[in-house]
Amino acid sequence: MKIRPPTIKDVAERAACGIATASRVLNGRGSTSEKTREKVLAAAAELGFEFSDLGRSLQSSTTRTIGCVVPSLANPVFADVVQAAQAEANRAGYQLILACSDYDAELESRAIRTLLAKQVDGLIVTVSNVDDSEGLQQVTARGVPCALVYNRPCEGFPAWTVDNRAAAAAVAREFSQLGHRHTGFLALEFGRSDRSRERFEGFAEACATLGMAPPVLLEIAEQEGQLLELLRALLAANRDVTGIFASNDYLALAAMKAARGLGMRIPQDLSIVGFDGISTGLMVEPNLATVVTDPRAMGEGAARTVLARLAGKTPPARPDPARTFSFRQGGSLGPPLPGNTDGGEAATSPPSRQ
Amino acid sequence: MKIRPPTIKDVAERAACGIATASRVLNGRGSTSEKTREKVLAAAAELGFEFSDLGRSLQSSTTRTIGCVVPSLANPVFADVVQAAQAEANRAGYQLILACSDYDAELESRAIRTLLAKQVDGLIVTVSNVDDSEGLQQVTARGVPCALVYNRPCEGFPAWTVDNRAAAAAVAREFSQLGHRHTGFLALEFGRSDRSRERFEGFAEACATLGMAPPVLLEIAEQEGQLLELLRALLAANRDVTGIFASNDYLALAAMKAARGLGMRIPQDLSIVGFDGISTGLMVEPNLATVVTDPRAMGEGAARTVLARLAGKTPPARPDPARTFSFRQGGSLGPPLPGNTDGGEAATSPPSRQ
DNA sequence: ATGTGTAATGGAAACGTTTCCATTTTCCGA
DNA sequence: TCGGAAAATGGAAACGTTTCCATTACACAT
Repeated sequence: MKIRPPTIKDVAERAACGIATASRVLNGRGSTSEKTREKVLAAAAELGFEFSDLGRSLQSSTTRTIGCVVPSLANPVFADVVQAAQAEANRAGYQLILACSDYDAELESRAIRTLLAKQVDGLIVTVSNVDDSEGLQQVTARGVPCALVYNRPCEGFPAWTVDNRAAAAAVAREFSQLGHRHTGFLALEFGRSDRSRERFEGFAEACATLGMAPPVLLEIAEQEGQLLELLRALLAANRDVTGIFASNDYLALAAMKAARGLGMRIPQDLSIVGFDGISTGLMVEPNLATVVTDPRAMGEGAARTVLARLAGKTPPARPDPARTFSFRQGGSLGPPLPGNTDGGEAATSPPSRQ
Repeated sequence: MKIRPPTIKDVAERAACGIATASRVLNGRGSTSEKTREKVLAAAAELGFEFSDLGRSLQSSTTRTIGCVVPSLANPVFADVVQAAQAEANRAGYQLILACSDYDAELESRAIRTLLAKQVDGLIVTVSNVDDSEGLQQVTARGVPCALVYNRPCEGFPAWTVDNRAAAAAVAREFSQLGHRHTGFLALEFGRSDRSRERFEGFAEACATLGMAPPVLLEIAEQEGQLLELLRALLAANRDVTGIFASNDYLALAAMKAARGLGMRIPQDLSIVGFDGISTGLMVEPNLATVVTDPRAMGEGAARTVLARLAGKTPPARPDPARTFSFRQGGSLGPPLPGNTDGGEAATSPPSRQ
């Protein structure tokens, strides 16, 4: 079934010339006579010859391949990052080898190791924890060009990212301006992503500065599709919060849905703000207020940075992380109902059991 | 900057033994004395030796690598396919090389060519047109194991897919049962994807069988964010249709939004049904009625099929494409208002210019 | 001490390229 | 016709592995 593809040796033989000559013709460098040129070309065509990148790579110790590690493609942010990075790499004649870490540091470092063994020329990575990443150490040890995406920069690793703390602070300011005092921060995978953590920290800090109550941390351990139930329980148990900042848009949308299920009106009874700016946020009613980021730009930028280093050119300037996001107003954020700020835990609805 | 990684030769030298011996120790096969074993292991550890897959691959003419080509990761369906395929491949010790064709047959065949040159051991592919795919011909010529995803099966290429025609027919039946007579089929990239086409054909055919009017084809050429405007225009121009079948959920959500913008109530004035079953369809109000498919199962299955062939085992049975989808009821689908069925093109709204 | 069988070892070829370098061919002008 | 420079050519090494096979070392029985 598996066919042995013709090698340059086969071509040379058929063209009755040396391997070196065939190589020169097929690569179009070095000098060759018109006559042999034609013979070689004909032979190659007849055999359907294509270079094997393996031999080439071994010889040149270059694979024209870039490794890419992200937590998950289920998150459209990373899907976009990967897509953009892939496109940019392609444009420069590189292929992308993909690995998903599933938010697991162990898988992450294994993935990086494997990619390095595969001799990728460069890496584009989102790690779960910049400060303590075995993977990144490996990369350093091998001196392979590597750019981070959606991670804080880190000695030796340029990062295309968003200043999560600043963005979260901006959200706090929005809440504050509208009169919210009691807020919550909603997160999935909280312990496994320093992005989430940074957002929470930035949010909490800003809340303090603005004289708001410390945000309550609403943490969710995903249980396969139980998401809505868990959210409902969480919301029901925290009736006093008037505004929720979700660590990503999907969670925010789910929270909106759960709140509706509890008969809460958005934004009157509960304001919700997301993070990422995925387009479905604009398809719902009311529109989701959120922090918009540009994953494609991040992915493309990271690819550019790596490619530039590979080409020996000076890498593009990275945008200031404090400027790579913007707050998007949306109907899901509004002023809280007056008098709703303190302990509305009243007997509005009995603890629903469905 | 780029460090020359230690090779097995370096290890052998440091351990004062032959390369063959070092190889045996490091691979744990063949017999070696305890003494040299230790020396070699020590040397490897000190040097931080890791095998280079390049040499290995060249030697074994196997790369433990699988190529994957999908139209785009922006579509969560394909993101899921890729993610699942990647996970499955990983489990078997394979890496995934990703390429996106961007719905372009030219890019698609180029991608396949490149992957073949990279000597991938197998391929997982969604092509834009099964019957006329240069890429697939290449694959056949090389005899590389390859599975299709979301494509009709095709001589020599097992496919993990849904029966688009049957699914579309099911949608037509739902419309019919509720009393819809005039429907529309909404598509983006219509000409570039035979999935879309198959859905339309199956839908149109079923409409005919059911005695409904032929569905009007609402085709959209995406213009960078003009989506909603285009949709509004399209909807406004087709006031007589009471139900729209969108070729994917995202489009369906956008249509819902556009319809709302025109003051139409869903489902009273317009019913909308999507395709794919992405989870955000459940976050909106009303819920999106749609055809649910299982992209992860498809991706995983395709990977399994390819891996089985690589391992010389018999590939898993593929599910009947007529059973890999299910219709999901949702508030976006309901009976049309009586009397709304015929030519409601009345002067409800002047041709809006904004 | 000798012989035998087994375990351990390392040289070398092979995988598919590119490229250095030495050799051969060609072409020109004298 | 010849010399010499330039062009064309092919052999061989190198890239990092694995593996065949021949060789060497060892342990043990005689």
